[in-house]
Amino acid sequence: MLKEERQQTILSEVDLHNRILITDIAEALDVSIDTIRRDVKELDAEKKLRKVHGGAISMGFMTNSARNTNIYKLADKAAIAAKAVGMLRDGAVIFLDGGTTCMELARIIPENLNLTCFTISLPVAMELSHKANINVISIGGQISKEAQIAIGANAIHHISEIRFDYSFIGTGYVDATYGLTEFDWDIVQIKKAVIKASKKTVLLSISEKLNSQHRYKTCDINSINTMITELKPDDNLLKAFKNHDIKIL
Amino acid sequence: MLKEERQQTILSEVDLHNRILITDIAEALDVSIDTIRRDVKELDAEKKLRKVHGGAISMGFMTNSARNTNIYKLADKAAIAAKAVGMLRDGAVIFLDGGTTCMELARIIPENLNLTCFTISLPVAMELSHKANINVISIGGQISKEAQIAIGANAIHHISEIRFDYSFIGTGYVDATYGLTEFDWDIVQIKKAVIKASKKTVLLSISEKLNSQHRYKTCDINSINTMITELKPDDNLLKAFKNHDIKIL
DNA sequence: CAAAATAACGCATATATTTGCATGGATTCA
DNA sequence: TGAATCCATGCAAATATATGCGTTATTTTG
Repeated sequence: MLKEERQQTILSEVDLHNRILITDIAEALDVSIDTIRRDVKELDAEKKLRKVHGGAISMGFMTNSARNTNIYKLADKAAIAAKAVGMLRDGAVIFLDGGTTCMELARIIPENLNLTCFTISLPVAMELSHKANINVISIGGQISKEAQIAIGANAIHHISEIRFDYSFIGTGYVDATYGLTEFDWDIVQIKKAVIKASKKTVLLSISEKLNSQHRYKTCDINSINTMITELKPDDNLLKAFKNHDIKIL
Repeated sequence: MLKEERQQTILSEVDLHNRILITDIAEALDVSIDTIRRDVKELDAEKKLRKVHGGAISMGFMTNSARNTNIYKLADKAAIAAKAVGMLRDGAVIFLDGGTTCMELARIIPENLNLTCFTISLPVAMELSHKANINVISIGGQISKEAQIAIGANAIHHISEIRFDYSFIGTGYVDATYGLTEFDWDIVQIKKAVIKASKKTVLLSISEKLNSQHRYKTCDINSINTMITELKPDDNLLKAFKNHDIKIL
């Protein structure tokens, strides 16, 4: 049997069953395990599959279409995410909200960090699922079509049964006196539940959202323990928040 | 024997068998291995075949199974999805499994259909969330990194509290006598729960998976109410399944 | 037609690739 | 943590490849 032929067979098996065991294939093709190992290594280098301990898995499952390229103020959001990632410690149990800023945070969480991440966001869950050392738990529920997050009583109930070390949340609007507000009532309910379930709540928000408000209130500004914007902590825009007991990064 | 004549023979052999060994051809045509080697080199330069170590491989064979961008056997899976979508009725409460075939079904569900769709798959949930008239409910749980689906006790418990009109599931392996089997124990548990929670279970499987089996058993073939493959219902390959009480589409 | 030019072929030799095995280190799982 | 499994690496044997060269067709050309 030709090497090429063998590799094609391996690819077919991976495509068909999504995953294979090195030993299974070696036995099926009647060649040594080493050979299959080398084949899989090559195919992995060619990005035709992904080698994992003991076998290989299909790329098709891993390719995420969730990575949107045109995110508003991505640079600012990346700066916020960079600050936020510095708060993460091995072994922490955290919650990640939906939204592009949290998505950015999810994206840059280091591979080697051991975390348990809960999230209501489908894209965030997909992004995190690519990281080897992160235990991802999605909170189920009715899916909000706009935000692609789980909402509703079920999700809220679930959240109420957990205790997060840190929760990283976004908000639609934030104001020093009126607190965090939203356009959407369902989302407010979810965020209330998250804040209640968190030892520490971290708000991620670009400065553009500062001093804005809307109809439904999530919480007072005091309910937030840490606020992260893309600005330097001593920026004038943040002065109004300094009076409160909030750590500003 | 003319050079041209020889090369034609090589090409037809490659087309017929998808692959050849240099040594085989040399022996068959009774010329030196060097000559065949040179011939193959030329034909490779003309892109009439692909030279590999030890032999040559048909171009068709290559492009057929080594696509890295597309989903394996997408055409077949689309055919299956098309049959499955015909079973959907307004107002139904259904379950959609993970996997590329179910993903394909999710993709082609019509916009105007009113459905309540439960799913454990993050990509499927995201796909469905784009459809206006579909109420998407994700079942939460620990996320399996390979399959990007929720697994574990929590997900299973959730599923047990629902009653689906129809569940559309895939399987790793299926055999008329051994039933549905999987590579992964966790996934078997989820599927068992789904089948138990469904009034009718519909298996989506490309014919390539027929008559294959693996370590862990999901259910007997009788637990399936409807089986959909890309084949015509009267295909010979499906004969073994006709003895059972299964509707074949 | 015949000589020259060109191409094809096979052989020998040096180089490269593939493969299985052995060893020691890493990873996983109970 | 310890046993089992998996992985990386080096090595040697087998096999495949490239190349030069001499011999033998085949074609060209005067």
